[in-house]
Amino acid sequence: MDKFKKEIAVKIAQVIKLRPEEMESYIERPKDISNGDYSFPCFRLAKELKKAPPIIAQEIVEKLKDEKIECVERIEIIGGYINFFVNKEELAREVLTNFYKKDLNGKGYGSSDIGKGKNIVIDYSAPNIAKPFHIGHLRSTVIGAALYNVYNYLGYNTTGINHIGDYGTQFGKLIEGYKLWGNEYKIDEDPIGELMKIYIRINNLCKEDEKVLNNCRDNFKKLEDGEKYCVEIWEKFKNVSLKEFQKVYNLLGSKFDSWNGEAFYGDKMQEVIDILEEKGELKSSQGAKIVDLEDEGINTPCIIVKSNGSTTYATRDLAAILYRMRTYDFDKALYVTSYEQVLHFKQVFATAKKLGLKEKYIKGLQHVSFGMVLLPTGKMSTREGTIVKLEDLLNEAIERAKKIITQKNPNLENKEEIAKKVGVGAVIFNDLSAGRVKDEVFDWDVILNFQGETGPYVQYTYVRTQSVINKLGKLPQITDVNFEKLEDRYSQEILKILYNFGEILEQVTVKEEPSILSRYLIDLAKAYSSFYNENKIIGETEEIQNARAYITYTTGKVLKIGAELLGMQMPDKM
RNA sequence: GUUCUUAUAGCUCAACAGGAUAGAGCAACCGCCUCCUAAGCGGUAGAUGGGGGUUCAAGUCCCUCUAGGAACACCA
Repeated sequence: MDKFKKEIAVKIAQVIKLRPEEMESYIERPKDISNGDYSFPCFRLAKELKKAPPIIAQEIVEKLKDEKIECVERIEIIGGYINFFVNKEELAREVLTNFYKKDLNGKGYGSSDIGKGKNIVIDYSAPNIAKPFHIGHLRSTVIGAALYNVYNYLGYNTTGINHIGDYGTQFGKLIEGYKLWGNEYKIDEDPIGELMKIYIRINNLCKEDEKVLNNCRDNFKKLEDGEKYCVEIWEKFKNVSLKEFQKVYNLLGSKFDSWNGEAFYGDKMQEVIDILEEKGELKSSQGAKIVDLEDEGINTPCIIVKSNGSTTYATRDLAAILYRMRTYDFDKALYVTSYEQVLHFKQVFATAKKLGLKEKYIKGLQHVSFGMVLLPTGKMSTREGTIVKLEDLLNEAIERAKKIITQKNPNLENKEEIAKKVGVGAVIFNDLSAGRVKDEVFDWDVILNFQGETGPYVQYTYVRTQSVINKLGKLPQITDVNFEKLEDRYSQEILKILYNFGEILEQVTVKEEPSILSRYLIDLAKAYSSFYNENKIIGETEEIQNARAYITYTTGKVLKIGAELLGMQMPDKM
């Protein structure tokens, strides 16, 4: 991937007789650019060679004099480090011609085929039916989508599944509430809102009265058994909910390849039970059927069948694993949910092992967990009614974006459309800009901030690149670029960042961490903004103008590609 | 109670799977629009929770303490 690093590694490896691959892992990129582009710390060789690191460095550099490294223009020794400076013109040539080739055949800079022949299944978003789509669902939706896009871009065959929460005791509760008070609520007018009220009310009743709770559980059992009354209500609730969710997905631009939710596995769970039974893994305990996982280091058993005969979330997830294995032959199956569910997935994966799945599938199961969205007052709860609806957040974001546009650029056409891209972009980017594990305290002013390291900043920088190209009136040609004109520090900074794009995308998949890409885009936007500020692009000599215009074009393209991989849309003006 | 997780500047986050002088944004203060969009650029000030250990080298690994968050059998 990193051509320069490889070149350096090969040469050093020759000199000190080490495997080039091993060498490559020792070479690092200094934080401080004054220490070069690549560096080899000699400390680790000290013990083996019984010499001081600076002396080793000295000797290696001595030997390297005979082995010219093409891309390196200068080598420096500082302490035990050997620092390599890549030829500036060479960097510009490498990045821009590479970009040009990909751009020309429409593949997109940074794309690759390393994922060719590999199947990735990503389970994300998965809201619960009959409950509002609130800001807690945003992270799963947005992280899942970003991973989906990046995997796809790297050549993986990717399937996105919205494993809708449309089954379980929660439905038994809703059915019970509907039975008791259905006619008191105007469900047709505001389905989700009214159903939520019913849900809150029935939950309170359940807390007081164990009998009601048991009725609810029985309702779910009846639903599983296909009793007509329950099934009809279930379908009705499901339909109104999906319609409501779709509004949010339209705003976010979310798409899924499969909408097979929990209910889809209603008739596929018996097989799970049978296999476990057959393998002697199923035990009776307190009237329920469980799988003991002590031997896997998990001291909470996995409940497969509840004491009233109905199934659990885990049973459905196990059935889903079998189904996805057969349907998609997955190399990786990712579950994007909050970390509240770590134990659940540990149990499910451990139980899947006991189902006797092939190693490949077991290894592919992976829980991609993320921190929770908390309100300043604490955890959100549908039951308590303390939630912020995602639709409200997005609409507020769009409103604020529109206000700013009216203020800064009153003559802009399509204000609505651009406000939508900017507002929604801000929300998406905000959610993807911190590492997954971090909890997030919801704050309107933070999410809807459009300044500094934000989505709109990335968009704004892109808009500037487009503005330059527009003013220029024509796209620069790579053949007109004199790479020597890009040796200044601002251009070099951009080029270095552009050079890393492919590796960054790979890192996103290795760590299942979209924030790596968000931060990258910020870095790129910053580097370009400085460049833009310090340099004139149009009106310099033709040679300089061409070179700077081309780097502008490239930067714009990469910003757009990256932002779209994150699920944002890029306006051309704002 | 057990297990997991987090702790970096006033606030929100970085630090390439141990490397060199810990980087940004917000907030504060100071500068920059006769010039390709100032949603911008430049500058000043400010930080690794406490204590041990491993290592040539620790924000990063190990132990421990403290403080938050989470999960812990019929919710999903």
